[in-house]
Formats: sequence, C-alpha cells, structure tokens
Amino acid sequence: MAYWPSVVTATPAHSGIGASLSYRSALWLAPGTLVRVPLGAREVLGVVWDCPAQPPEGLSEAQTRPVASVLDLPALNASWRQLVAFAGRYYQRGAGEVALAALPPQLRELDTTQLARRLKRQAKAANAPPSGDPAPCAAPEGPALSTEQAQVLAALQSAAAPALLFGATGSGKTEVYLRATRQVLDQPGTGGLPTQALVMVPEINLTPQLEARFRERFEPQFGAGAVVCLHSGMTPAQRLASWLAAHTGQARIVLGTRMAVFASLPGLRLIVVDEEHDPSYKSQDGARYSARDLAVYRAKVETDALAALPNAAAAPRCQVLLGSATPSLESWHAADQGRYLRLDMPGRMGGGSLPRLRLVDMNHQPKGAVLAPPLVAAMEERIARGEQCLVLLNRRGYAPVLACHACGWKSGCPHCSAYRVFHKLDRTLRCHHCGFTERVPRACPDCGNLDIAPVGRGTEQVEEQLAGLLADARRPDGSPARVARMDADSTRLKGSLEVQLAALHSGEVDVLVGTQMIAKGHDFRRITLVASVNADSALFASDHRAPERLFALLMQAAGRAGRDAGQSAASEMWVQTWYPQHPLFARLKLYDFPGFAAEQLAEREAATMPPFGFQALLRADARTQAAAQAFLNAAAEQGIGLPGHEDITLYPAVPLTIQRVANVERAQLLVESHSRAALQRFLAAWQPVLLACRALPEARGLVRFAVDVDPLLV
DNA sequence: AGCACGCCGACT
DNA sequence: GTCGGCGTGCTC
Repeated sequence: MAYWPSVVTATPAHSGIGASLSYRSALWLAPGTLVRVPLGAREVLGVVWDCPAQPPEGLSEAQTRPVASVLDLPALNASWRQLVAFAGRYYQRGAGEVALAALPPQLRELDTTQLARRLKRQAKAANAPPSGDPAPCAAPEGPALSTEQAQVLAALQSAAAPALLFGATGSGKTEVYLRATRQVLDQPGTGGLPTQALVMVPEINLTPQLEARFRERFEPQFGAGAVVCLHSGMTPAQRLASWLAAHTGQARIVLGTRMAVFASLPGLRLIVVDEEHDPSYKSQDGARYSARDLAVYRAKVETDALAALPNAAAAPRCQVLLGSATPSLESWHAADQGRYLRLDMPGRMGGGSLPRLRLVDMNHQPKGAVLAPPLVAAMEERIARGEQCLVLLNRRGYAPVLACHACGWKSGCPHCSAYRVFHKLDRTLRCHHCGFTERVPRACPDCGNLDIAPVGRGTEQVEEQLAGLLADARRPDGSPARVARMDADSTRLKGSLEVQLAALHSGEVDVLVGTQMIAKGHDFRRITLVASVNADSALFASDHRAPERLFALLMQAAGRAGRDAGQSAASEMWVQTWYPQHPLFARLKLYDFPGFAAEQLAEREAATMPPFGFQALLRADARTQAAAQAFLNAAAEQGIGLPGHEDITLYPAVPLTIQRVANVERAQLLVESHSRAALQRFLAAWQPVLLACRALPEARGLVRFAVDVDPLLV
C-alpha cells in the first residue's frame, strides 16, 4: 500500500508549476500535514493538500519522489487550508506560495529534533503556574462600561453578520475589543481545543500598547503565555514561538499586523480588525491580499466549520469585528446594504468632544509663511498654560527638493524618476524610493553656482522654524518652550520611538512636529491643539482615494486632542489650506463622517468605482518602459476572447506616476468590471496568457509582473 | 523562487 | 587557458 500526497510548496504561480506536486509515501498523511520534500536539488517545506491512494494521472510511480520527512506537529486544519486556497485563487497566486509565506520562516530550517526540543520547552513554560500568587486567579473585570459600549457588546453577542464598529476616537473601542475577547475566551471550546481570538492592528508600532492592555486583562486568568504577538518586526525565533503557541492552542489571543490573518488558530472565535480602513492591511508585495477582507472571509469559513460539527446544537460562531472612526467606503457601503451590522459609538469616554476645527485661509496670510501667525500665537498660549501641541506634516526631511536658481538644476535621483529629499541634519540628499544617499554638494553640480536652495518644506524645516518662532514662548514655570520632531527618521533606531513618546508623556516636550505617525493610535494626554500644516495636495490628487485618506488622517489627528475631559471643550484642530471652501472641510468641521461617506459613495457610484465596480491591475517592471508596455499590451490583446472578457474593460498600459525606481521602469494596466465574478473568471484564464507574453521577444527586459486584485492605488 | 546548464569577456 | 556574468528552463 502506498499513497501519493499532493504537496504545495513555496513555488510561485509564475514558475509555471501547477497547484501542487505529487510525492510518494508509505503512510497516509492527513491534509494539512507539514512535510519536507525534495524539489530539484534541494529540500523544501511543504503542506500536504490531499493524500490519494492512487498515483496522479499522467505521472508514473517512478516519476514521484518520496516525502523526505514529516514534521511532528498537528496538521493545519481545514479552515486554514480553505483560507489559504481562497487567498491564492482570489489574488492570483499559488496556494503554496500563500501557505508558505504564512508559516514562520524558521519552520523551513528547523530539523525534527530541534522542533521536538522547542515544543517541549514551550509546553513546559505554558504549564508552569503564573509567577507570583498561585492560580487560579479571578479575571480582572476592567473599567465600568459606558451605555454605548454595553449596547454594542450586547448587539455583538447576537450578531450573525460581520460587525462594523463605527466609534469616535476616544469612544473606548479597545475596551469593546477586550470585552468581546473575554466573551469568547470564556466559552467552552470544541474538540478539546480552547477558544481563541485574533486582534489585528495596522502597524507594528501600535502593538506594544495593545499587548500591554491585553496582558494586563487576560494573563492573571489564562497564564503568561496566553497573549502572543505576530508581526514582521519580531526575530525569527520569537515568530516561531508565537506561531507554535497559537497553532497548538497554548496561546489564546494573537495580536498582530496583517500577516496575522494567516495564523493557525484551531479554536478561533473572534477576529478584530482595528482601524479597518487603514491601507496597511493591503499587502503590497507577494500575494497582494487585504487582511481585512480575508478576515471577513475567514470568519465565515470558521463559522461554517463550527456549524458542520456534530452535536453542535447551539452552534458557536466566529465573529468578525471591524473597528474605525472613519471606516473604509467598502465596509460602510456593506453596512448600508445590510451585509454588515453597523454598531455606533459616537460619544467620547468621559463626555469629551472632538476639538473645534479652525480653518486658516493661507491666501490671507503673509506671503511665504510656513505657519500662519495666528496659529503660532495660539500655540504660544497653549504652551503658557502648560498644554501641548501637535503639528502634522506629511513629509520627512528638510525640503523635498534642492534647486539651483542659476541653471535650474534639481536634486533628482539618478536611479529614479523622483527628487532626492534634502536632509539638513546629516547634510544628505536621500531618495525616499530607492534609498540612494549622497552628501549635499557645496555648489550646483551642473554650473558650479553656490546658490542652491531648498524648495518646499518637510518636518525638519518646520521643527527648525517653530523653534525660532517660539523662542520667546514660555511655559508656566517660565522655562523656554521645547519643540521636538517625530518621524521615520527620528524613530529609526530601536527603542527611540518609546523614548520620544516618554518625553512627550512626561511633559518635557511642548510641541511635537511629525508625519502621520504621530496621528495614529498613541494616547497623548495633554494635547489640546493639533495643526495640519500642508494637506492641500491630497485635495486634488488624481488618486480617487486621496480624499478619504485625508479625511481619515485629519479625523485621527483631531482625536489626539483633548482626550482628557476638562480640556476637550477648549481644544482645537487647526488646518492650514489655500482652499477653505473645499467641501471636504465643511464635513470635517462637523466631524460628519456619514455625510462625507455618502458624498464619496455617490461619486464612486456615478463613476462605477469600487465598491460599485471591481478592479485589478497588471503591473510590469522592466529594464525599459517600452518592454514593460509591450508586455502589458500583448497581455491585453491576447486577453480578448478569454472567459469573462465580455464583462471586462481593459485600459491601455500607462507608466506609473513614479515611472522609474532603482533603475527599473514601471508600467501598469487597469482591468475593470461591473462583476467581481467575471473579473475573477477573466483573471484566472489570463494567468497562462501572462506567462506566454513574458516570453515574447518584444517583452525582452521584463523583470517581473504581478496582478493586484482590488488595488488601493490605481 | 532557487538552482542548474550554457555560452561570451577580463584575469592568473 | 579558466572564473564568472546572468539569460533560459525545470522542479513531482
């Protein structure tokens, strides 16, 4: 008796290899079993997808090689495999590529004895009693709930659809996540597996404070290993440990970034997607999946699996909870249609309100002023009262470009079609696209003129200017005001983000200048004034998602101010703009997200844009723009007549806005359809055509191509 | 993706 | 005369 397990490996769809490869095994291997198999000259990790007792069609016994070894781990369950298979299909990649990308990289290198040793060590740690007083401990209750929170939790308990928690910043969404988690963790598991919850946040930076709150709440009850994190900032060993803890059920809660949507969680009952509108949930390389959309799909798969269990009289569900103060238009529309259940928490905890919006018309300010004088005066007042200010500017460095006034030279990047940014602190010109860095030249490299000057402004410059403008500002104790800057440059070193946040919390800093990083999540207590200095570019961007991103960013920034009741009445949000009449600001003034969303959705509907139409991009990178476009146009031409084609619009190939990055020319082609199913059908049929087009002589020089389904940037 | 095989320029 | 560039092709 022999078996021919079909195994998926990390080979991408572009390799031309089909969905899986067949091997030989004397023993039956359960689907989901992790195995090591020979592939060419090397040995790779794979996942058993199926294990028939017959050799596959068209393949003789001699053509199959035996499985090299079987990892001594529980098999990945059917729900996980279904999620991975769906993601592979939907995002036009191989299931194996998705599966292997979802597994911790160290699993590929570990041999069987190392794995056994690690599992034993982990089991011992989990069984050890929690340090300090003996178990079992009472579960910490957490603070009293507001009426809104209690209502949301009650509705959530009986909800049979994905829930969209529309909660203002400071309305206490995190407490809802904690209580919802408690609800599922207190439920009994099925099949001897404890129940589990998955909580996702958009950025690694936001995990530590969330982790602290979850640990504080759940570790006394469930022990030290109950909460684990999963994100790309962890060491390989940490990631493996967290993954194994989740896979074996030792961990009850997984906190992580988008990759965590693929964590193996055999007892999963709740998925939380915090800040669900955030673009970071969409992966931009490999399989370009949306972790938010996959979370919704996964919850459905898990629920179906629970309903299919025998003797599941009152079948438990896996609930998905999407939270945001500015939901994505996709989720908002789904709630409008009744596909999602909308739960509202409009009030801020403690009865505070959002800051009053003050628009500064830059047409009426002194020419060349980076910061309007009334804004500076308002900041001085705040400082004098011992309050803090936040200044938002979405540009790192000192100036986005350096220019020669004599000959017109600009600080372009030799490898990209973009300017290099002037960083004054280390006197460099840095390309933010490819990283190419040089020292600032003394004189113009073209004409030798000494008068080369920065054009436009970034965070470094605003920090410098503010330090000057506030030189006479005094704090209540008479000491001078302090200005600090926080962006990707100032937080690059490990631990420096924490140091900077601590400086702000302790009150050492009066004014913090920064990029959108400072608008996200962090809980600042004494901030009563927030200013957005230069947001206009988003108002007229060709990217149709720019307005919703700007609205979300300004709303999020506004949420940083006046979080302590008492202060909130006097707190302000200043926005400098040349277009104060823009309709976006009218909505923002009232913090009217529903009104804004309705307007945006009406525009989207008129243009049959998502969520009323469906899109995919075919992207090509090549050594020449001509090769990239030739590949795309050939693909479009040969797409005619494929299944689904009659419901598809193929647009001409165009270069990307930043056409060249790191000496690679980039182009893309938009595919549109009114039907998601037709788009899917077409893309699936297109895949072999793309492979063929890659080999065309006119596409010589093509470096890579990729399909991006439901792209964010079109 | 890896890793082979395979055919053309600058080095001991 | 070799070492090595990366173009093309295959992996059950």
